Amino acid sequence: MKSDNGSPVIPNEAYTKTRVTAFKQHIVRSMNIDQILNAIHPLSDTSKQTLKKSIAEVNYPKGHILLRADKIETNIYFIKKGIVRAFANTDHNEITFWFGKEGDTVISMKSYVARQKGYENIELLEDCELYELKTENLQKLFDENIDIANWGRKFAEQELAKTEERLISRQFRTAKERYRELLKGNPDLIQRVQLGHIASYLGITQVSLSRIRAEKN
Amino acid sequence: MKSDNGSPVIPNEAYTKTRVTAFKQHIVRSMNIDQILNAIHPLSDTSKQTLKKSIAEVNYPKGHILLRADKIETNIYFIKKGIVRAFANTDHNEITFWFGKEGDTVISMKSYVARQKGYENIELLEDCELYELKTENLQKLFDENIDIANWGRKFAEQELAKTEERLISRQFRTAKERYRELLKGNPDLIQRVQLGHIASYLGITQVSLSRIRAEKN
DNA sequence: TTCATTTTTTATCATTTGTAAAATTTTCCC
DNA sequence: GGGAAAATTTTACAAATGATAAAAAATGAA
Repeated sequence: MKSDNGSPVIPNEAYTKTRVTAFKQHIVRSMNIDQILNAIHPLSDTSKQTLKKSIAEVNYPKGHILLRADKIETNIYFIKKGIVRAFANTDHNEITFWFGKEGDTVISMKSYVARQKGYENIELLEDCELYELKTENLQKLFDENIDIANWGRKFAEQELAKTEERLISRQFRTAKERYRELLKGNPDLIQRVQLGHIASYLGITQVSLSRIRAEKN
Repeated sequence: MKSDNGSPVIPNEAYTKTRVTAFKQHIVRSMNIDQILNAIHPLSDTSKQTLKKSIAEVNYPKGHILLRADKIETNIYFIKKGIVRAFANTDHNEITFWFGKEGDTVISMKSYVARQKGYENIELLEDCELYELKTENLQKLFDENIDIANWGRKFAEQELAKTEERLISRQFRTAKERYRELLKGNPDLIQRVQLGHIASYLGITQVSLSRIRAEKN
């Protein structure tokens, strides 16, 4: 079943839609810390143990603000379970520019890189289970352990590749194409996150997104 | 002399414009390899010497294509002198998504991170003097030298912060605001690069950019 | 369930941006 | 300098998106 160029393949849309609305089946996913760390970049067992010594597990409810734009953040988080959004405030409204879910890393880039106040707030969109790591400890490990330093390098490089790809996608795809791309690449996102946030993430108004979704083919 | 919120401060625009057109004064800038490496992140002398052993100097003329999208790139470059653009091809046209100048690093992120073909072509917009470094050598140094590994990590982190900022800027600033931002932050760019490329970089058509530039205040 | 609240869709009109083509200006080469 | 080519601006019109308001649908709590 392929759906490459704009041709949708859902055999019976009405049925599918009803089913989704009725049950909103959440596939229960969860990633433990070993899976998360290894997915970023394989680490030797000893280095992984070293790293894990600095990591603690924390839980927060839906609606909690994990990171605030107006302070320098001293922790980074790995998402074991749940979904979050990063948003920035402007004069008129707030703009969602990132979603994180199981396996993703929550980090204020500006705090982390430049130790300055960032622009991002992180809001939990579901009850979340998180792994917490003090950046201070991580920095120390970077200086002491070449394995962890390269793991950190890989993390930044991969995030960079992803971010660059999004930037370019935004530059030469229409809002419609970007929505379909998201739908194909992250179908669960549309079910787990309200459309207002999705619209903001795509850089359009909620009304525009509704128009796109309403189009028949 | 400040020009923060949309209020232009050029005292006599007609005069300034004529002057610029007549002389198009290029401030001759150039960065040597030590300056470039240190600007990314300070390195100990010994590590810097080690890294420099793998770096050679090369020159190419304006118009040269330094990197091609259809091949896995095996080099990275530091720009000593000159200006370049990265562009991706689409069905209809090509889209400029990055400019690099003195001190910047030219790298195909996808080749570098995933060892896959990238989407970017790099074209030299002026005659360029470059420092060349084989990624293969760099990878080896990352595994052997923690100093260099952390230098590479810092590089990726900084690029990530910059790219993320651009992505967000695109999301909540209008084309007009982004043009003015660019004009303020990189005034030389507008003089060294043709406006068609700038328009593409801003994510608008050349016609739109002309309209923005034509506005009086 | 029922009701209040939140989210999503629809409709209308204004604004922005794009497309195409022509006019103008600049650049470059002889 | 002169003339061809390239780059930029302008114009007119079309298409896409935004703003606003209101209707419809979904959600959540009692």
